[in-house]
Amino acid sequence: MKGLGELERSIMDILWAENAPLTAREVGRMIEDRDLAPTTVMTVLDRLSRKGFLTRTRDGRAWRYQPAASRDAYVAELMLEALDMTGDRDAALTRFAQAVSGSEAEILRKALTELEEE
Amino acid sequence: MKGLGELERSIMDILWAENAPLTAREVGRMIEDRDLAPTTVMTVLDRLSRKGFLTRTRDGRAWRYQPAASRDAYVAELMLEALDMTGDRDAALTRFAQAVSGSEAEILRKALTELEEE
DNA sequence: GGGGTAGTACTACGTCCCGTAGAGAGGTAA
DNA sequence: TTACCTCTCTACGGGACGTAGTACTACCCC
Repeated sequence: MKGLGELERSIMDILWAENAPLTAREVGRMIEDRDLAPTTVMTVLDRLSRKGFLTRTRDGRAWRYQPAASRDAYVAELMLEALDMTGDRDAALTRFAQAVSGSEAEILRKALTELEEE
Repeated sequence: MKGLGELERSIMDILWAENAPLTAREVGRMIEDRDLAPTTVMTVLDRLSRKGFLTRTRDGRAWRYQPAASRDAYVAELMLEALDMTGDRDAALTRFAQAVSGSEAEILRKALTELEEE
């Protein structure tokens, strides 16, 4: 999986936060703080769909974009990818477990317990 | 934290695998499959230490390089960094827990249990 | 002590990714 | 018709990275 640039991530964040598929114009209106040219937004949306992060469907002449996967799925995949980098997955996982904060350790524990029960 | 390129990662892998600090020449001899110029190896080692991945100490006229952190620590940090990207850490963690394989879930569980006991 | 060798620092070039955007074409509405 | 919206295509500049040459210094062997 390829990574995301800063603007790409901002745009993904907008689309992840929204439930409905958005047009380039709509996305552009939601980043107004950056004062980007409309074509800039379009270009980035296009690149993101080319990279597989977005799917798009026609709406009249415009495209509507929406994330191909949830942010959680993306984050989990990034984490797995990092994990794949190591020769010793167990050591890395152990270290990771030690590094998460207490409340998060709790979340993990719960998720793992539920897994076990299935 | 910045990411690593492909050659950079190969070189980090060599240094992570080795216990002793290595010189550029020694590293170069261990990547012979790629037939790199000696200066290439030096340049990359230099960049890696500039980025904080390596520390180096003098050995005569040569530098000896060694990782600033273990690979496990690096991987764990990458995972945490991915986790930081999400607004909903719990959801991402849950998904991650579901995504790891059974044996790895076991490792995580154990690590978390040990944490709890401390 | 002079030449090869090893090592360093500095500089450089090509490529790819990404942020950014303009140009041009083709609909659409007033 | 005119103004506008949206698309696609093309492009440029910066930064990271793979790759390496050059120039300089220090050391070893004959």
